[in-house]
Amino acid sequence: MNVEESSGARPGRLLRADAERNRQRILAAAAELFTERGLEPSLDDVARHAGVGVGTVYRRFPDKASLADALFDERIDALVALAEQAQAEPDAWAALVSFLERSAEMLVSNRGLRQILMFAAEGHDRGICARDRMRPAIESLIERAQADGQVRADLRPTDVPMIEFMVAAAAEYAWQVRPTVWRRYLALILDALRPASASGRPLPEPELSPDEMAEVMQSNPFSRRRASAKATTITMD
Amino acid sequence: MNVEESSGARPGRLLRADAERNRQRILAAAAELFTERGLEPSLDDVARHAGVGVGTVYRRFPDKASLADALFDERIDALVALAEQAQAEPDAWAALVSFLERSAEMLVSNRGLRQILMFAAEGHDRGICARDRMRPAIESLIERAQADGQVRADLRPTDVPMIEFMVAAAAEYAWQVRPTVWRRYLALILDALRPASASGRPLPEPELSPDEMAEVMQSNPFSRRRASAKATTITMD
DNA sequence: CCCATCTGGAGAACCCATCTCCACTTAGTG
DNA sequence: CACTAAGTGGAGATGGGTTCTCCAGATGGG
Repeated sequence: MNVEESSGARPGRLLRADAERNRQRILAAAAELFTERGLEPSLDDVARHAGVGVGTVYRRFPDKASLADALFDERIDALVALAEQAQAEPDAWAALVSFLERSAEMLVSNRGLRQILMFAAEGHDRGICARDRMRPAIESLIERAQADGQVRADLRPTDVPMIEFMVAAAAEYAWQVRPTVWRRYLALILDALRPASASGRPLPEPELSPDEMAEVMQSNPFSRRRASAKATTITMD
Repeated sequence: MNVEESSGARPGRLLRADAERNRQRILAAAAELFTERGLEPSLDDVARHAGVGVGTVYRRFPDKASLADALFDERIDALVALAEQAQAEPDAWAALVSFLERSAEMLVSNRGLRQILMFAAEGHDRGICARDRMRPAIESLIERAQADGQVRADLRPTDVPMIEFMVAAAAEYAWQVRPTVWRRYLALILDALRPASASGRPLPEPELSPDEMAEVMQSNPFSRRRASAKATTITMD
């Protein structure tokens, strides 16, 4: 019978042709807005940009998070794939550099993706999952480069997301004036990773543990206001 | 006679004793809030925290900017002084490190100061002025260190604020979990500044010019919404 | 003792995002 | 073609926030 559910994610695809068309228009509009301006645009903005009514957006996506999830899952997969592909690189240093450059490129050119990966949403924690998925690959990239003596011994896996965070922050800061200066600062930091750069003293302050890294993300939510465990208000219309 | 004006800045100090006392309470409360949480707290928050009525705050300070100005002028002077004092250091490298460490320390422990220095307010551009004042000192710190062969040749003056920005961003990000990790990343970047770190290729992307740096600050205003050239609505009460 | 000065804080005016609702349109089936 | 379930738009209710005004009443200081 009428089992269209309406639970956030994938309906049953038994959508009427025009409805499905509108769904695609909404996704396309949201992709554009979220990529350029981060998760800040309201669903009303998305509706206007898609040329549909607000109601249509809310009927299809209960909240911004489910829209963002639908949009960024594929991008996150691509990012995780990047870490794994980099391992194939024969040279250990080149592998690490390749990963850092390409992932920074992705984060920098997509503000929404950056926010999802660096900050945790209220309940949904896409970012933390993504980090978990990338961790093994990143660990092995670092270990190999260190074993080969190509990277300073005190570099730790959680330094990678922190470096990405700093570079992405610089990129966002200078974006309007010079969308590419971030490469200068990524290059600078890459230089710092080589063994020759390590000054006498080891780095002060121990690195963040993976758990601490997750905490950091959670302590920086982007869902603005009140939590209100309303969870999944199943509006069976 | 009654020339108390009420123009944002310094009244004529002909304030009644209790009024002056309240003014101080407001400044103290604002200092606390702005230091901890940046310029985000509303003037109502300040009033509550100071234990006075909102009206009292608005009578004394027409808007948040004038309150912030009154508060941070002294901190900004201290920061500029830091750059100048660092020059006294005999060793050129130690001088640069001293400045970067101490200024980062200041920015990191004071979110309001950071916002004023990194982002330009609507009309008020305290941050840009401050940068201008520091520029000569920073230029000479870098030139001297480069002349002594203690710093890589491709480091440029505008890299300094950008580095401070990145470190401060990292500090703010991880603040709740580990208020001191930023030292790890500042140390990393400092290592990158040494001549030994410079890899074969020079840094990609030219640095930002001082004018571009000012533009960057202006393109990142913190005054939330509408501009509306209301300028200085002189409410002569 | 008196009044100019100053106060508190309720509330008006505003802005913004979220989400609902229902009269209307439309797809697509029989 | 006609008919009905599915889908639509968008005005407006709701709720949350900030800014700023206003004035009856308190107060200090001459």
